[in-house]
Amino acid sequence: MSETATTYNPSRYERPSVTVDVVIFTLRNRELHLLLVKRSRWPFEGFWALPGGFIEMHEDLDDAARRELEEETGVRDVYLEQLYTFGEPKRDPRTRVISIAYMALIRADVHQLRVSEESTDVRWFPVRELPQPLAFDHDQITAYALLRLRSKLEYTTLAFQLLPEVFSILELKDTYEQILGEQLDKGNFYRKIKEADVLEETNLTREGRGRPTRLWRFKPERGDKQFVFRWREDRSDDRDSATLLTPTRKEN
Amino acid sequence: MSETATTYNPSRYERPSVTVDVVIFTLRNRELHLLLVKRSRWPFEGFWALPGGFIEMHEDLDDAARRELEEETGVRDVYLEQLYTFGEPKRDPRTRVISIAYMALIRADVHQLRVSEESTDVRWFPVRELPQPLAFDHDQITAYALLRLRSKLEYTTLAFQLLPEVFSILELKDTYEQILGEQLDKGNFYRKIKEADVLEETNLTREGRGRPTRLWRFKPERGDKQFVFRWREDRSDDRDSATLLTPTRKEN
DNA sequence: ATACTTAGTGTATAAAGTACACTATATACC
DNA sequence: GGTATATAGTGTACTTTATACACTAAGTAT
Repeated sequence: MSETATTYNPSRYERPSVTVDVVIFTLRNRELHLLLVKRSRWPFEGFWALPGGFIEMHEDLDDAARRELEEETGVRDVYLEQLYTFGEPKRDPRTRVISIAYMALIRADVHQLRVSEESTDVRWFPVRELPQPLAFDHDQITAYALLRLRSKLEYTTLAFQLLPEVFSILELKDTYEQILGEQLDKGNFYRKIKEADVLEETNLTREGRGRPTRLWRFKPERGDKQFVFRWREDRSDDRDSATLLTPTRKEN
Repeated sequence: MSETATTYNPSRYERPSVTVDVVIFTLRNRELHLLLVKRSRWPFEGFWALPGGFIEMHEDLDDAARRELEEETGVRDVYLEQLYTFGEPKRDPRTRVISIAYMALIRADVHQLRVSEESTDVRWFPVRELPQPLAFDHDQITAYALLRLRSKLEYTTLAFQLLPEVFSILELKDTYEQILGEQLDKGNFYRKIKEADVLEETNLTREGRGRPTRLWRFKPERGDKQFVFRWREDRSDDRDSATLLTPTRKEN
């Protein structure tokens, strides 16, 4: 920041509260879910809301999101990404609250979640059946998170963050289908995922009726920064924006 | 936001300051520039910084960015987009300051800028020759803004926001080349831009030595939300994330 | 008339995306 | 052992998009 002409004097400024809200996604029996918390008091008493809370004074934004995530789910070390900052002056009727929205992806099968099935005030909801409306502007935030997740699925390896450590290629394909909401071709999917070279073979299988399912692991190299469905070399590993096609390229 | 278990009590919380910083891009003689302000006091006295300032208590985030933009340049009604929120606890040595970064695109030729050429403390810098380092974490913010601009150029009509109201197709191509940093093929560019159907003919020309230059105007329909270099129909008009290719699609 | 500049069109080739049929392999079950 | 069944692929033809580059067309200045 850089206030331009005014003298710096913190006490002159009435300050907004700053919070983080986290959209926590996971797969539960092959369907995408997100975590909501039931509000127990005004405002929006009885409404479902995203988990979130105030940023502490000496805490990084990402750390605040991680802390909220852990408080709510008991889970650490998951994929976390800042989405957008929502600051409409009247979004919270109590006072001015600016909220920095995050998205987290967790592997339901690996991290055992603290969220109990019976809890009535903290629950996983399938994204296709969210209670409506949510508290505050959380409908907007969840819609945005879903959009971002769908987009990034197509040019990053985000999908792996939702799967258990080992998985089959058809499970991966199924994950893509669930989130993108469309059917993918099996043969083409095999080719693409193999060509992308992001899978590491395991010697594990899962046996059942037919041919045993081969299980794979996500190649951990390059810090989860490999891309799957696009080959353009010059894509920058920015925080969120996608580099797409370059129009009518010609060598200089 | 939704603090989960704690009682809401604003006075309990020490609050960070919240500012907006704006990366203002424009084209000046065919080169991409951005606006910087020289700091006159501690911290980073004498360093160049992005224009920015505190968010007022009852002001929307976008409005704060717009206000800073207008204070610095005298320009209104330009393209404005939120980028990312930077909140590392020590980014400002004075106190905890969370900054919401914005990007603005302005047409140097249209809006007459208040920024005088002679001013020593407010200046346009070519993006390839920025002073280094900038104050605070502004190097990081400008790098991110450039990344976002380059990305979005390829799947949105953002480039038009940098051009004057009427322009030739070769000027448009030149803008793309400047920002993307690569040469594009003239013939293919003509075809693509025509096919995208985002240009409206004017009866204006600009005469010179050879055949007069035909001038065009950006089709204002659909609220600047048309896309140029990609044809996928299902791209959602979100705030920033890009929908790219869908892997191996098949009709359901 | 010629040079010069913008404004295009034509076309061959390469690369990527898509649909769909087909083969291969390892297990369970009878 | 044979058959059903599920995963795990391969083959291929076709379409769409991308790219390079040569070429034509048109209007103005000299």
